[in-house]
Amino acid sequence: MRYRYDVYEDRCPTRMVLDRLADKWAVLVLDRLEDGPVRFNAIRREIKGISQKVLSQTLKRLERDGLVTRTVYPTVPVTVEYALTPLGRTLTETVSALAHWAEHNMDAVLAAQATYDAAGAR
Amino acid sequence: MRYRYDVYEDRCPTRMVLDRLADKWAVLVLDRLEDGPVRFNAIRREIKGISQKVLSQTLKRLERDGLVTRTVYPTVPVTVEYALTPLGRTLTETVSALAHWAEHNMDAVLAAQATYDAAGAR
DNA sequence: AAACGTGGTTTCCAATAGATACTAAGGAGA
DNA sequence: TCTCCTTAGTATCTATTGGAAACCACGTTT
Repeated sequence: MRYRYDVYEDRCPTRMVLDRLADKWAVLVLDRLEDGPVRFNAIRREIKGISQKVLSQTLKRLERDGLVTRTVYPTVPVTVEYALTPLGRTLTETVSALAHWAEHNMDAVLAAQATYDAAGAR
Repeated sequence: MRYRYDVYEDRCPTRMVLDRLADKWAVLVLDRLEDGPVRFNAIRREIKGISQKVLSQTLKRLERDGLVTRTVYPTVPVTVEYALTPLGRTLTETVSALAHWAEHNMDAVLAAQATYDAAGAR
């Protein structure tokens, strides 16, 4: 089965999408939204170390790509809720697997790094 | 089920791993290696637009993390072959899904971007 | 002897990432 | 009333990175 698009091609629009998706923060944000709508500062508090600017940019891109919706409730203070779109939902399984692969295989990676560094330090 | 590691934590070593894995070039390289060992310049030619420096860096990191092996054959000119390790192989399904999601959903993403940009241009 | 193919490293500049500080608008506490 | 808290961001500045291009050694072909 062939598609009109090919990530191996330069200038293919899929490259832009891959660039956004293959991003540490985007992966964590999508993973966090898997269980339902979440507010801006809730995401910010739970994804430790993310800055406001980066979170804002990441969400804006995901919204533009149709993966996330942004809903503003005129409460006081204003409430802004982010949620996955159906399109975004088709991605969560993959993204979640990527985000948590590291948790499952961290020991193996650390061991490999130690071996590599020891060999390199000859 | 709980692990000692948590990608949501700052300073957790999994963050470093996620940072390497959630990278456009790393994803493409891992996807390319799925079918068996490939030589440096073969990867370079097939992943259009990747520079030698970036490919070299990406492979070095993947090797350090124990995902890829580097084998030098003393031919003339020298042949260097890269291949997935068993650990790397546990990742290919996920990475491949991510790399090709864009190909399958590109039209939906482009449509979402057009809508978003049209609304923003008010 | 000049050019080519191998698998890189080095150099340089522009673009980006991230830390920090700031904004507005309302509510709560002193 | 004055100050501080919250919300969801934006603005500014700097350090790091990404990527293009040039360079390298080695041996072979032309």
